[in-house]
Amino acid sequence: MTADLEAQLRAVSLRVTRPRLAVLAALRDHPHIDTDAVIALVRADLPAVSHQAVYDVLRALTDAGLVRRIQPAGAIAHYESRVGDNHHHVVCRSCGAIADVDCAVGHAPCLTASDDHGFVIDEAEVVYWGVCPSCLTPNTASSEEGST
Amino acid sequence: MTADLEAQLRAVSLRVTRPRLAVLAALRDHPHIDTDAVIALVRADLPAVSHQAVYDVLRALTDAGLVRRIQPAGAIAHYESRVGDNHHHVVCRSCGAIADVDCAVGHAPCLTASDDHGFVIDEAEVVYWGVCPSCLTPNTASSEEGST
DNA sequence: TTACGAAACTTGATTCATTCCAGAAAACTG
DNA sequence: CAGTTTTCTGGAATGAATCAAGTTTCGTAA
Repeated sequence: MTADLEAQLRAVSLRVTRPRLAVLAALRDHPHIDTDAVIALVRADLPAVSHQAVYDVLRALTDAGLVRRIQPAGAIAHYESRVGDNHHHVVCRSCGAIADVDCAVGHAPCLTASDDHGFVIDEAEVVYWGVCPSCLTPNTASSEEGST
Repeated sequence: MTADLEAQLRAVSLRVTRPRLAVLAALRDHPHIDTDAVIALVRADLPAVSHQAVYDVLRALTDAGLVRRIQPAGAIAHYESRVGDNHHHVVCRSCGAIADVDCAVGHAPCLTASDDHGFVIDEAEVVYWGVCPSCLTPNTASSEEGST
């Protein structure tokens, strides 16, 4: 079960510890969760893990490229374990829910800035803002709108 | 000088107050500044303005659409008065500097998500990450920044 | 297998952007 | 110019995230 997670850690020369495996497992099972949720999930298995340990682990994993930090404007840090591909996110303005969105325009869309002001750009991050299905239908019948 | 700023406020039915005019003037003169910088600039003219007033003003102006809040991941809130057009930003990973970038692909680039998961999307925000010219040439410039 | 050095973790305090609160001041309306 | 509402002042509080010192655990080599 955690063998692959252990392999992930060893692949990037990180020590294999129980908190790290628990964090990776939590992120594998929950696509986009914030730090508090990670702490809660980790403590479901290892009650004695400190919040500082989770912060340290998340930073180590992010620096190693095993997880990605997502932080939409006005929100706290979220993390996901889907890395390596070029995908973006939709964020609900109402409840803050996050969902994955694949690149609309082939490989690296919008990565070519019209005027880069001399910046050396290495990443184009796209955040789609909107309202999620749950927030669209508070309690009324599910009326389908939109054509897509 | 502040006549146009006053007109901006009245156009959106906001009361015209000195703190608000000072905030608008600060944002007009400085394209992308954070809250602390706004407070400092406002107090250069009106030393008695409280930090809470600036927070309130920035929120009111943002809600009214007169200014836009920019908050790249890991940074504190920044504000700009260039609104109404669809432009994006380059952010320096080293010093946090922000510069404007016009839309690369015409009007509303990337606004069509490949799979919107049922979200009703109203905005596509693009953040280009890279390194600014000052941080690229450490010799010539003092690219020091104290932000967190 | 055991000992050792380095890293990872625990505990607790601290920082700092932002918000909350109650009272005083200022802006628009009639 | 008085009344009503909004806005601002001053101070305290919140909460995500970080810092620091000491202890434990991991990986390696004897």
